[in-house]
Amino acid sequence: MATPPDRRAIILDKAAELFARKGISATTVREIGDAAGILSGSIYHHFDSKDTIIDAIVSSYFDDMLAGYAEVLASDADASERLHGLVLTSLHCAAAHPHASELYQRDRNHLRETPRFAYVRDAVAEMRRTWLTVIEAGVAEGAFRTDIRPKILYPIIRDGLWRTVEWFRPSEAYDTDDLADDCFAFFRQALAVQVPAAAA
Amino acid sequence: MATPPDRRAIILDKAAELFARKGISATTVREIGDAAGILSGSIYHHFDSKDTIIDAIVSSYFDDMLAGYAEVLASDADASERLHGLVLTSLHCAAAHPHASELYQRDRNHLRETPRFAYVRDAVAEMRRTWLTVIEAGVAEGAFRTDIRPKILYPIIRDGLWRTVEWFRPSEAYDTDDLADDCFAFFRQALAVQVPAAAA
DNA sequence: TCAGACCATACAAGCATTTGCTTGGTTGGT
DNA sequence: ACCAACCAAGCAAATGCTTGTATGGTCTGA
Repeated sequence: MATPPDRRAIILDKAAELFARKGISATTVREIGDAAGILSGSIYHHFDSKDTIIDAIVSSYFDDMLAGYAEVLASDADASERLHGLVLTSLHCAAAHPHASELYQRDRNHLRETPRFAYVRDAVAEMRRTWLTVIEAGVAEGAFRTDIRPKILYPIIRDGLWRTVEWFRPSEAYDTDDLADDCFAFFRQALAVQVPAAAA
Repeated sequence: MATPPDRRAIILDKAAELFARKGISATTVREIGDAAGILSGSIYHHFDSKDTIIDAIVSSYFDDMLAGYAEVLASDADASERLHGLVLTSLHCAAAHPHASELYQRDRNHLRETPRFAYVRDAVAEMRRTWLTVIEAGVAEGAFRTDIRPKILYPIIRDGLWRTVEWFRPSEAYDTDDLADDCFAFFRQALAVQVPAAAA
């Protein structure tokens, strides 16, 4: 007999996929049950509520992300290397939790308004602080441009990066590391101090 | 007596706001009715269905966007100027239809899967073609970098730009044109051919 | 070794509420 | 008299979740 399927993990995975694709509200517990090969009512043996499922999906995602960001901050590399670290961490963490990443971006308003998910606000604020710290350090070093405010730079970079989960599918010829290289090359040049225009 | 309120326009505006904030599925026609100062059943005097409301919101957004993009493509400016045009058009169109822009980004999977909204697929494909045309022209001109493929460059820029509707709120000191200037400066430098690294 | 207790897991059925939408009637302006 | 605009009421379906029960495995004690 095959090893008993870890139903809880299956439910989490299928639910995450459905939440990411259709949104929380449009995904019914019956659909989750169907996808997991179980009756909808049986889900409630493993989870207290729909929100509990969401919680399990989202919290592990942010835990991983914050751990990675903390490592980057702890290193005493220069701003450019830290930028590289943030890009790598963001893309690898998104690759490890693709559904959670999409789910958050899709339903973050719902998560924000639900008291149970207050920790998401904190996590997002922490990530923002991390990025701003790195960007402002780059400015202080004289490595990053000063003509655009960091608070404008940050969300542009963040959304360009985070949203890659919606369109990027790694292949043998071009995997997540390749994407990270390109993203870093892109944003590093975008952030660099301007070379004085040579042409008239 | 005040001029009679254009109830249809009110419904559209309130619905768009709710759809953008909560998502299509989580927004009920009763909520739309409440927001519009009307009973939910009365909405059906103005619109055939919930989808009809969505249609009205979304289609006008893409009509405007495509019209702007066509103008940019029609000009015989160089790639950098066209890039500027695309950034300006995108941000101004998003500013004119903020709710529709958020709505699409949030529920594009639903729109994609609903036959009625097939035109959205076409519009998005057309926008993608426009961006790729401009980027590839820049590469051909020798103005844009060649180390990152245009098909990777495009979605990064697109998401950084389009998602501004989620966080940017124009003020007197910094309005949509200021944001457009910064975005253009950012992406233009990111796209520029690499200056040969001076350091070892 | 094995009956018996126990428990995790699941099913079957259904309940209360919410949902998009319909129907029939009222009102006020022209 | 007519009609656009709206209300009041409610319907059938779908929703999150609950309840009661069945099943198959494991542990215990004699």
